[in-house]
Amino acid sequence: MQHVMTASAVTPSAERAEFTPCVWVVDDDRAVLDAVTRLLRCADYSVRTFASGELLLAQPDIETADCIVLDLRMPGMTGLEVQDALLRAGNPAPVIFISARGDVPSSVQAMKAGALDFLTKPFHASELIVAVQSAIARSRLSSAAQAERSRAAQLFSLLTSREREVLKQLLQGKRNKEIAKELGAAEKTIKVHRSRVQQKMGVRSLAELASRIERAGLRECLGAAGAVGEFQTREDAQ
Amino acid sequence: MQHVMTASAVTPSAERAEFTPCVWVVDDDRAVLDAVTRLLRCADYSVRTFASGELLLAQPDIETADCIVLDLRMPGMTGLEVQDALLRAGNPAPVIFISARGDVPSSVQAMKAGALDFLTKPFHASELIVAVQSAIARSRLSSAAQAERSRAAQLFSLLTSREREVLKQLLQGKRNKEIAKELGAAEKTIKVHRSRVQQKMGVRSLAELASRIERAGLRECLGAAGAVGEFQTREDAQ
DNA sequence: TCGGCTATTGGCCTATTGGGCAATGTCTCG
DNA sequence: CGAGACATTGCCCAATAGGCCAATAGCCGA
Repeated sequence: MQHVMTASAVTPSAERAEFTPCVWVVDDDRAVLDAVTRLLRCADYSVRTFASGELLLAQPDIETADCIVLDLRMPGMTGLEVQDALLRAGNPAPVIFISARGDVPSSVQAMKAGALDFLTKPFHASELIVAVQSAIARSRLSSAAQAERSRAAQLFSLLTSREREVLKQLLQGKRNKEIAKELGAAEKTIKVHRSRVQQKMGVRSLAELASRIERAGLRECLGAAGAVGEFQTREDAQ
Repeated sequence: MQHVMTASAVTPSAERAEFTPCVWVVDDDRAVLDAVTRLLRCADYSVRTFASGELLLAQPDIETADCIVLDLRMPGMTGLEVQDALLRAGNPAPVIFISARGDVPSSVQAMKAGALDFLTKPFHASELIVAVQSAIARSRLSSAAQAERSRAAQLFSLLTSREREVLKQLLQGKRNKEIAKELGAAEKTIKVHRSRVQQKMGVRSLAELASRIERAGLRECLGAAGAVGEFQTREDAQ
């Protein structure tokens, strides 16, 4: 039983066509869930509640959560376990913990695992609002870069292993002629690969190419995986 | 029977000419200080102790600390205050807290401020060792990038404002001709600036240039610094 | 075995870059 | 005012990069 209540009560000011952030809240205590929901709705957030971590994780559209508020102690999965599951799933949503009797080790573990805040009940309404606000703000900031990284990795995956080799050398500032000698090929060949790389990556210049690769953190993929077709979009580790 | 502590057992193996990390420890309790020192020394770390945060911060060579272990509660500055002071000073050393009666809010604050760990006394020897070890390892990893960033920023600072404008456009993938039109100058002029930028930044190609700028996170400096300039409709000369 | 994809090259031609040399202007600091 | 740093341009030339068209080859799935 999950009391899903998509916000619509507190109508977000229609003046701004912006997206209303949706906060997903998990707590086994119905009273807390209701209180938190009321609180967040007043702050113009959309809210979805879950009585357990299992229920949260079972949602097919969990990727759409903009912020996840977890209770630390719950029957079944604990908040930390839920957080871990989210991490493993590569979910980028910021996590905030709330706990009645949280201990230092737990809070430290949560923070080390990337939680953005850890509130102890009872907390002031403003504390939660501020935490959610900053969490979403931060998330917003990184989401753009995130998307670009994703797109770049996507395009990068289309590159041939040979093309990656050429790309690697290009990023080292070598010119066609040098690369040709290095790879034992004709300069013309390198030119072609180079051209293809730029086409595939959707850039029109070497500078743009280097920028996108660096920004997407794909430089590492080139270092070792010259022939391997691997390109994990790895990131997020703070 | 005879516990002959062979010196070589605890002494850093002379075989590796590597640097012995130095951990700076702050605690008002002499006993704790001694215990921690013994512990870290056994793990082959160099150690320097301080009875208060003020004493630590007063050290002229504080930049050389590889890891800083702070007690949370101390007369005078608290550990959190010391951490804050370190942050303001731009000190990159990783910080680890140890505390006897730490509370959740404090530990959360410490972690949010960038602490790498927060141990509660009493803790197992291995806990501290592991914390220090991973802290230093992480620090090591970022130090290289850190240094490069520093050098790049150094070189970057030598660029003229005009050169930065050109650089900015270059990173957007534009060619000399386009930039010339954009800035209302002759292509030759752009060529010259471009050449100077490459010379000053110590790179021989556009790709290298873009790479260094991105890696050093200097892209942002351009976004604003360049825009701050004026539009100069170029009709002013006449 | 054929068609499609990738790798490689050559030839040819145009567009861009990269630099050298020289000359003007502007500005700021002694 | 003169020295030095910066910004600008022109002319000229060599080196590269970019592309188009065409051709040879190896591999793989239908």
